[in-house]
Amino acid sequence: MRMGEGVEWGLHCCLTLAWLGGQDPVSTAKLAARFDLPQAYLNKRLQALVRAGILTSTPGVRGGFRLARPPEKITLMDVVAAIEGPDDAFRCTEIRQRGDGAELPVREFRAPCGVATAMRRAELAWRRELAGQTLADIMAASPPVAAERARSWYERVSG
Amino acid sequence: MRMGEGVEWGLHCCLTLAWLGGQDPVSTAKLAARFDLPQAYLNKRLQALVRAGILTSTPGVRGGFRLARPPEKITLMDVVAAIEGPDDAFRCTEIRQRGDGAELPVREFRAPCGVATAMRRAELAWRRELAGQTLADIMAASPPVAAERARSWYERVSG
DNA sequence: GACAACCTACTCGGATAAGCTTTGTCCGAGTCTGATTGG
DNA sequence: CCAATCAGACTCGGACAAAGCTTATCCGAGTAGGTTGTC
Repeated sequence: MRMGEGVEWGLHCCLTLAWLGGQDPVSTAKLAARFDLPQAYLNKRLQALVRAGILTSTPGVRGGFRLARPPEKITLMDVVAAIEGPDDAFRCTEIRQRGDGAELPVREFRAPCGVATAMRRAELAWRRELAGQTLADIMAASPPVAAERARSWYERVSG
Repeated sequence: MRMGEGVEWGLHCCLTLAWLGGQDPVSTAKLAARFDLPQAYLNKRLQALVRAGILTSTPGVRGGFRLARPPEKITLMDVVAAIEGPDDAFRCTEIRQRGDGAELPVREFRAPCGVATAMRRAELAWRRELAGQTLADIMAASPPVAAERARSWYERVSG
């Protein structure tokens, strides 16, 4: 099982936007240069965040991306769901109802699959933990220099 | 993010072996027929469970697979780790240390990446939940007919 | 000098190709079972 | 009738291809700002 890199990219970009305070939008080109990422592909991921309502995009020559709401209101679950999709990692395909073992009335399978239930329980714990942490929490746990560092970087690449 | 089907297959096969009581080994062919799965590929997955010490394989004409230890001692975490691999889903590639933003002394990055820490916390919750449930728990939560159903199936395909 | 129209450059956004993991398949080595043959 | 031997078939196990998803790239539509010409 493997999570796409887009999640890491998206989170770091959101953090950068949060540290900058959200006054003026930041373009994909600047964000890509900041982390040495492929620009076009990063843009694709940021679009996903826009569709999810986490970022807002403004076109034009001074356009770019901004946080749609304050960092306290953006959970890690939001970002992960926006980029990785809403589907569960474990997908029950109901193999218990196929093959030799399933020559039984459908009524027998009214009870949900125990395997799926157990896996879902673990995944809910994962989601709950993700939903319990916001961007602001990560910012608070970061060294205090981080905000200043982001701002000085932005002024350097803007000037 | 997507978990391979092998996890579902492995869990259902382990449950079948558990319900049968583990007297005589069950071949891949029978297990594959039970759930209508590709036989050779299922075998590949069961081999992974053998390497992890969850199953034992006996070759020969009456060979097959058996649980290596009682169901109370096999957690979902064991099965998932055996099939999906031991790596974390989220892999921090330290993009914060690359690009424009990282023209700083390495000393600045001694503190672990906050994003990675947060993601790891969620993943630990997931793993903890998986490790807290055993095959025996799933068996206990299943309808009591399940054991009898497995045995009758085994006698039908063996006879 | 001020205003308005135009043009340019830069932005997002979606449609279009490579790389890699997952899935699927095949064949070979090993082993137990059962029959066969000799005593 | 019994035991040893031999052939056979079935098992696991790892090496070998195809498919799907992730990653990466390109080009078009749209917008803001700067420029220029006119009043």
